[in-house]
Amino acid sequence: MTDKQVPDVVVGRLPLYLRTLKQLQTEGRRVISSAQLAKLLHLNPAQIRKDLSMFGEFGRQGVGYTIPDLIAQLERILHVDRTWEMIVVGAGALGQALVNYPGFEINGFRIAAIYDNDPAKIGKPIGRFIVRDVQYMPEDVRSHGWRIGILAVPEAAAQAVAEQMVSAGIRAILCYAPTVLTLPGNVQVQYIDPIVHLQHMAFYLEETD
Amino acid sequence: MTDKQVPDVVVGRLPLYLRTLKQLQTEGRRVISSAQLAKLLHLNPAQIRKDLSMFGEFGRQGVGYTIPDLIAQLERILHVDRTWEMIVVGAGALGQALVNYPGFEINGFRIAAIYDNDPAKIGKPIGRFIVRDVQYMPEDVRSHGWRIGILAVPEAAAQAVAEQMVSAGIRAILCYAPTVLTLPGNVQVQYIDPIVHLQHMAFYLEETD
DNA sequence: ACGTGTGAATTAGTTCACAGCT
DNA sequence: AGCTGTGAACTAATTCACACGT
Repeated sequence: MTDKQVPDVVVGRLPLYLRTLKQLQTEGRRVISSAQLAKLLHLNPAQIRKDLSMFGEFGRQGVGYTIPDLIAQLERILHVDRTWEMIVVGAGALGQALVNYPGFEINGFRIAAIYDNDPAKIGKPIGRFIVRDVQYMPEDVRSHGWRIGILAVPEAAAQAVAEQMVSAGIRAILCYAPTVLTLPGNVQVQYIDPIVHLQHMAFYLEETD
Repeated sequence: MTDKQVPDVVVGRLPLYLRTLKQLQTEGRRVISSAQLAKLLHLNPAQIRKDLSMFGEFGRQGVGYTIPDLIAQLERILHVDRTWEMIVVGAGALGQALVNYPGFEINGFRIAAIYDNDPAKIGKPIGRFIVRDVQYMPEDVRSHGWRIGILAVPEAAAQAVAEQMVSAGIRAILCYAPTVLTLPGNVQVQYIDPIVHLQHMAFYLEETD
């Protein structure tokens, strides 16, 4: 009942639950039912209950879930009841926007360094950082024990940089390059490519205009 | 056999096929089998064949798929055999990075205008644009017949801005705000939230360190 | 009366395996 | 010999529906 083998699709929904619960908490709510949460997320209430039940019994019959308690449980389950330090590789427009995004710190992720291989960018200030030469990335990662990397380099460089990250100790990569990485099975990878989403939506758009 | 009712999960994979095929084309490849493509995407070959077979018979037995032909077919199916104009609402760090992202134009999407409600940003140049007051967004959308919007505003404003977009005629929204939008069923929405991906990966990270 | 937790039923998605064509 | 297209088999995910507790 604790955790035997949790489907990845379930893990993928937990951050959405957490995000919504935190939002409700800022609005002063203290209790919520699966039906109410489901409505906000456009999901089925049974799915939320079943997902949560894989990790324990967090609700009270006849009442619902106590929001602060459920937030604490989800943060524990997702290992975000701590702060994770991350590196960013690629100091282009995207890398700069990432460094200035306040959402990371609020949610337990903290950018610790940013790298590039372009001499024109190395040494320049971005946010609270100085861009470092990517050649120092592996030793920095090793010495600090960093585990999470954000890949914001061009597609052509993505696979090689990812491999360097992994051999230095990175175990989770958020990849903004428009490509599929091939890495060892013990490395987590998630992708963000706006083109993929836009083309997905375009399928459903009328060809009018 | 043409298209009866295509599962959304299949539509979601087509952009990945297209992206990979375009990459192969730049490398000079002209033919590819489902097995080879599957390897690049870490998918099952039968899945690729079945996905494609929902839209027609594009391969040749004993040979595989002709890359330029399959690209053309996928672009037609996804309605990206044309250029879609898009608006961006929100001229913060993210909005600026989006405006300067060259990937949109390469793939048939073109930013046509950027809006904000902050007097400090309105009138300022970003890339090839001048930031316009968001109050003009609805009439611009209507007069140009724009259908796609990118939402790059804070979470607190997202729902209200999305509703304004929709009532002006926007039918597809790429939402970077960390929230779930509630909109009419005929409006497509896709979400990009790096925190969700990071928390998803953190689940699998060892709690060491 | 309300809402959880969960087996059972249902629906959806994936993979197998092979006929048939090049 | 090689590879597609696809019905059949299999696996996974979702939703139902209700016993049980507040």
